[in-house]
This record gives sequence, structure tokens and C-alpha cells, in this order.
Amino acid sequence: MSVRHAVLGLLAQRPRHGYELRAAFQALVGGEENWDVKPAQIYTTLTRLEQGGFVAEDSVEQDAGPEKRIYAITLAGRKTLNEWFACGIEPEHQHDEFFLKLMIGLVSGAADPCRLIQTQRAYLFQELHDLTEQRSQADPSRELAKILLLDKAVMHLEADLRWLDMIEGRLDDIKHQPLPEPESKPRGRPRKI
Amino acid sequence: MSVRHAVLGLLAQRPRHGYELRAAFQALVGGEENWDVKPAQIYTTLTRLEQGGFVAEDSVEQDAGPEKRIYAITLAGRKTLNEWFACGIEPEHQHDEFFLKLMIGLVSGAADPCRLIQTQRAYLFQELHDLTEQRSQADPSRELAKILLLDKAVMHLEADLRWLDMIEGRLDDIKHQPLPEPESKPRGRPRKI
DNA sequence: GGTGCCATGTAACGCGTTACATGATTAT
DNA sequence: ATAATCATGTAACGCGTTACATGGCACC
Repeated sequence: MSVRHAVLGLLAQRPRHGYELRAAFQALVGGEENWDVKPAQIYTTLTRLEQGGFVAEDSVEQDAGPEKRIYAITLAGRKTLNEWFACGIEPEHQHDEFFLKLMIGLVSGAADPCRLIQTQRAYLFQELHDLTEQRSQADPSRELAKILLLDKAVMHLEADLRWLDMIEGRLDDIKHQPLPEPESKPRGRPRKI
Repeated sequence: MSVRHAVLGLLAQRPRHGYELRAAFQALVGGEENWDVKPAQIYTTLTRLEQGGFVAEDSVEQDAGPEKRIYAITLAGRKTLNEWFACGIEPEHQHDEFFLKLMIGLVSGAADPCRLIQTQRAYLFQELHDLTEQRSQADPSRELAKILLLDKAVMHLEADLRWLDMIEGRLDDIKHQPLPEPESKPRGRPRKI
């Protein structure tokens, strides 16, 4: 959902071809370690945007080197882009995979909840350590994007760790909560028994 | 990536059919407002798991009502599940859509950065308000899962708001950062001009 | 007889990924 | 010559979504 709009935005700045779009995108987000967009995604996105009428093929340059298909944004594309600018972006979905794992471990009896929490905490600490290290080595004058993204990641990691502590404190409540295991009620009298 | 493992875990507890899996999943995560898994995903996931040899069709019950295809986990499935339990779950990727939007707004000149920040902040505040409201109305004895997930969401929202403030403080740095707009260097002498 | 739940799917699409393939130019 | 970079794609898959379709049974 985001690469689509980024492509529109870059084409709003000026018409470009696929390879150039990819380079510009990577430059904007501060390198491929922050957000690596694969060429295939750029080209398929361009195709879809063209089919939807949001961009149009402007021209094909063949003055030197390989051919370049140059795309430009359309009016419909600008409209879509402005809508993107006008509305807020919802923070990533509430789907929490760790919580799911914890619950699955509980009901299946195949994993020890305390162990799961320990493992996750160790993982997050390691992650936090790595990011803090990267953060301290980043150059504020050239890698501003990277630094900001690292700061965000660190803040979220700290939140996750605090949350893990909360969960650990409530583990007993979670364990003894009435898990509605629905008795899969097949209605009707059994047939042919 | 998570539903797959959840299905394995639920089948590790006992063999089940698709409809039952969906109900059990929804019960675990505390209702569809937390994580709504569509029937289609359950069935396609089951098909893929079966093709991969992680689950197998156990039997088809037809004692009463509609037929039920009952699946059971295999040894390979248990192995995969234990691997899931053994390793940590990485916090959602660093892809930040708002930061991307800000940068796109800057280079395209199609949006005012301050405005973008204001919009996003307003959106996050609204979200925070809604979640806090929900949190205060939740019943701790029955909706523990929902409460924990709400707490996590609130903590992350607060982190996002603090991060927004950071970005606002650095806006000038971001604006005046050397944006490497690569002069798209077509090599070779122009042909046929 | 209608509504609604139980239970099963298929089809098509969007987004993202990996892997593969082609070909031209430039620098060594 | 060959390796790197420029530039374009296709094919197939995984995950998730919406929409559509079918049919039995229960309850009123």
C-alpha cells in the first residue's frame, strides 16, 4: 500500500522510468537496510498503476544505452496522492504474533509460557542492543533518515519489553482465564450409528 | 506467517475441522475485533499445510449435519511448530509509512510537511482516545486478552506520538539534508540526434 | 416458509518475495 | 574478455482480502 503511493509521489515530482524510481525510493528511505524495494515490485506496481489509469507511459527513450520506459502521473494519480497526503496513517495492525504464540502454547500444552516469555525477552534485548549500537555509529549529517528510523525502532522495542513484563506479571490470570473451548455442537440426532 | 502456526498449534491440541479452527482462533485472540480471520484464509492455509505435509486429513465426519473434514497434525508439523516456539518473533518491520509520506511530500513539493505532521498527530491522538476509552470499559475478568492488546497498542501509540515530536523538532534538518537526487546518468554518446 | 447458523469451498485480486532471463554499455 | 552497472521484465509462490456459491439443519 505504501510503495504504490511512493511511486505516485516520485512521478509527481517528474516523469521517470522504473530503475530510476527504485533508486530514488532507496535514497529517500536512507538505503536498502531501511527498506529494500525489489525491482520486480517497482515494475509490477507500475503495471498496476497504469492499468488503473493512475500513471501513463510518457515516452520511450532510446537515445543511448538500453531503452527506458518513462512514466508520468495522471490527474487520477494526483487525486489519489492528495488523498494519501490528506489522511492519517494507521499504526501497524494490532495483530500481535507473540501473544498468539503464548496462547497457542498454553492451549496446546506444547510449550512452557515462562520459557516463551524468556525467549522473546532475550530476542528483544539482543535486537535493542544491535540497534543502539547502530544508532551510536550513525553519522547525523548524512544518515538522518536512518537515525530517525532507528530511534523509532528503539522506542518501540522498549515498549515491547515493558509490555512483556506486564504479561509476565499477569501470567497466572491468563492461565486461569476461562478459555471458551466450544464443545463443537453438532446438532441433530446422529444418523446411522 | 502467524495463522499458519496457529492452525498447527490448534491441531496439535486435537484434530479439528476448518470451521472449528476458526472459532478456536477467534476465541484465543479475544474476538474478531482483535484479529478477524476470514474462513477463506483458514481453508487455503489448511490446503497449503496439507500440500506441505504438515497436516493430514484425518477423517470425514458425517454423523449429523453437514460433512466435516477433520485434519490432524503430522510429525513434520510438530517439528515446525516447535521451531516456532523456540525462536523469538521479530517486532514488525521498520518500514515506516508516515516517514515515507513525509519524504515524498518534501521531494514532490505536493504537501506541506508541517501539515502532514499535524494530520498524523491528530489521527494518533484520536486513536489513543478511542483505545483508552475501550480500555476503561473492558471487563478484566473476561476480556483479559483484549485488555493486554489494548495496553500494547496504547504504549505504541504513545511512542509514535513522542517520535512525531522528535521529527517535528528535526524538520529543518530533514529539509536541508543533502537529498541525493541522482542525475540519472545515461552513459554513452547519444545516438541519432 | 424464512432466517440464521454450521460448514464447505472457489475465484480473483493486491502486495510482496525469490528466482530467473535478457540485453546493452562501461570500466578494467 | 569479463565484470559491474544500467534497465527491463516474467513466473511462481505466500499471505491476506473480498466476493461469490453451495447446502444442511434448527428454530420460530
